[in-house]
Parts: sequence; structure tokens; C-alpha cells
Amino acid sequence: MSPAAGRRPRADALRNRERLLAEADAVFREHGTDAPLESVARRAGVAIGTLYGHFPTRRALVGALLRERNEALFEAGDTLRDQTPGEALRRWVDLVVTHAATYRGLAAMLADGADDEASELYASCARMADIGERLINRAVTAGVVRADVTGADIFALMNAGAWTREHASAEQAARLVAYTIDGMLKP
Amino acid sequence: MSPAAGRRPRADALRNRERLLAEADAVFREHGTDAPLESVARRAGVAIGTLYGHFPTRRALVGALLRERNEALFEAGDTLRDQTPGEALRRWVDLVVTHAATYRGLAAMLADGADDEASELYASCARMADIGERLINRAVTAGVVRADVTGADIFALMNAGAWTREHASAEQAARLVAYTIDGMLKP
DNA sequence: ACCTGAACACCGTTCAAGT
DNA sequence: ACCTGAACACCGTTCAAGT
Repeated sequence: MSPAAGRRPRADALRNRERLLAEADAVFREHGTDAPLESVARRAGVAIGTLYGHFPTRRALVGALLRERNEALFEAGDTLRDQTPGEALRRWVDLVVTHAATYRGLAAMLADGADDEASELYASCARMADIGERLINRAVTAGVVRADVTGADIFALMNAGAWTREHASAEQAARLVAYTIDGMLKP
Repeated sequence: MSPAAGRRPRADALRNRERLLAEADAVFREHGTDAPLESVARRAGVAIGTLYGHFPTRRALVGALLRERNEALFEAGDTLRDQTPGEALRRWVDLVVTHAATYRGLAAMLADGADDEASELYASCARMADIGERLINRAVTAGVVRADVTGADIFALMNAGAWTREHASAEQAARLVAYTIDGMLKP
């Protein structure tokens, strides 16, 4: 039971929360999202119980991180309206693939995160999927992309691309994504 | 230190090895390749040390399993010579994607398995990559596929497809693979 | 030559006791 | 209201002792 319903949180609690997020970001960047939570707590200078008090699951912690870090990504996604429909789609997928690879293991969490609507991750997933869907609809309407391509296809491609980046290389992931998008274009 | 250099293994050792492989197959099918090795040993009726004696790492155990189970897959790959180059490529990727998804978590092991040449998994990976490369070369020579598509692209596509099957659905994986191969075809 | 299982290490998660 | 850290559970891996 973390922060009470109506009250504003205590000052030290808020500071601990911030430190936990900052150290989690550093640890996940270096060791991936499967890194020991104990090391996050230690680096933040709090006991392990404090971490669980703020973030009851690993998903919740990653979700809170993305909530902040993804703002820039979403804004970039909105500026893509200026590009041609096909180019906007390409750049959006590339943006997300690059971004999702900041933490090793994140691609899997995002792919699974579309499931449980309760998790904080779901919000980020949904928003990413939304932008992708809007871009796809625009491209379909403009007649540059096959009519049968769905938003789910784009979401799957983003995750597969991020995963390939983790397990092969950025170059290989870029090649795969490029071929797939070419295949989605009108013949 | 498992079976001695020149000698043939003891009868009970051989039987234990077989039972371990059989139970590992069952457990991995049900719970994925990350399932507790302890449960494999217990089901096989041996102590955990015996499992480690036969298979020093999880990779070695999975590698030994694939060595046997992949025979049918490789034979199927060889019969694809009868198909048209493009169709053969499609069917091969679909075959591997379906096959690689029998154990949850296998896609990741295969993708990483191309690294350490010592592991038993490497043999399976190499052979899968080889067949893919032969099919790609044939398709390129026939002029139905872009000249810049590599065997590594096919290997990456197989793994990404298998992973998508694990984390989304068989249908979604099939769609993604289909678009990617379309994008590899000559314009 | 092979098997056993206790022993150790490591990490996740909870919760009674503190402030 | 929040924090602490011991306690418990679970699994990986090794290795001395057995047969």
C-alpha cells in the first residue's frame, strides 16, 4: 500500500522514488531489465522493501520509467505528420525500434505488456500502438500501403525489430524492418 | 567429465541420458526452455548431479534435443528443391518458424546460439542457416529475389518469426513473415 | 565410471517491527 | 505513512562421498 488516496506523499518517500527510478534506469541500461532489483535498491541507498513499497512488480518499475522516458518519443511521433505517409511510417518504426532497445529485455516486456491492461506498461504500449495505427491508416488512405495491413502488424514489427536489435545487431534489425515495410507497400 | 574418450558408455548411463532427454522434451514443451532443471531430473528419476554430468549447461541439453528432433526438419528442407525458388523460400521459413516455437524461449537460444561455436546448438544453427542460404542463393540466381538479400537476413527472419509466434500468435507471426518475404522479392 | 544429495550462492518477495 | 532488514522460498551449480 503506497501513497494514500487523497494525501500528498511524504517528502522522503518522493525523494526515494526519484532515486529508485534514476538508479533503475542506469542499472537496466547496463544489465537489462532482468537485473537484480536488490542492486537497484542498494545503489539508491534504500532497503529492498522500500523498492517493493513503491513498485510492487518489476513491470510496474519499468512502466514508471517508460512513462517519463517515452514523452520525447511520442512527441517525435506527432511531428511525423509533416512527412509523406510512407516515410512517416518508416521513421516511426525506426524510432521505436531504436528506443525500445535501450534496455535489453524490454522488447519482450512490451510484446507481453499488451496483455494485462492493469499494468502501467499497458499505457505506453497502447500509445505506441495508437500512433502506429494512425500512421498506417493515413498510409492506407493515401494508397501507398496495402489495405490489409493492420496496426497490430506495425506493433508486432516494432517488437520484432527491437528484439532482433538485441539479439543480432542494429544493422540486421534495420535490414529486416526495411524489407518488411517494403512488403507492406502497394505493389 | 562425461563419457570417456574411447570407451563405450555404461548401460545405466546411457539409459539415464535417454530418460533425461525424453523428460526434458516434455518439460520444455510445457514450461519453456527456462523450466527448472531440477524438475527434469526428478521426472527422469535421477539426482540433479546426474543431469549436470551428462549436460554441463542448459544449452548443451537443448542442443542435444535439437540434434535429434531437427533431423525431420532438415530432410524436409532438402525436399524443397522441387518447389519454385520463391515458394521454397517461403515454405522453409514457415517450417522453421513453426518448429522453433515448440519450446517457448527457444528462439532466443537459437538467435544467441550463432555466437559460441563450441556449443552443440551451433551445429543446428549453422545447418539451418546453410539451408536458408542455399535457398536464397537459388532464388537470387533465378532473379525472383533482390540481389542484396543475404543468408543472415533469412536467419534473422526465422528467429524474429519464431519469437513473434511466442509473444503474439501464430497468425501474427505468419503475417509478419509474409510481408517480409514479399519485400525481399524483386520489384 | 557413474551416481547421489548435501552444501553453497544468489535472487525474489513478504512482513513484523521500527520511526 | 513510510522504511528497515531479517526470513522464507526457490533454483543453479559444485563436489566429496559413495557404488
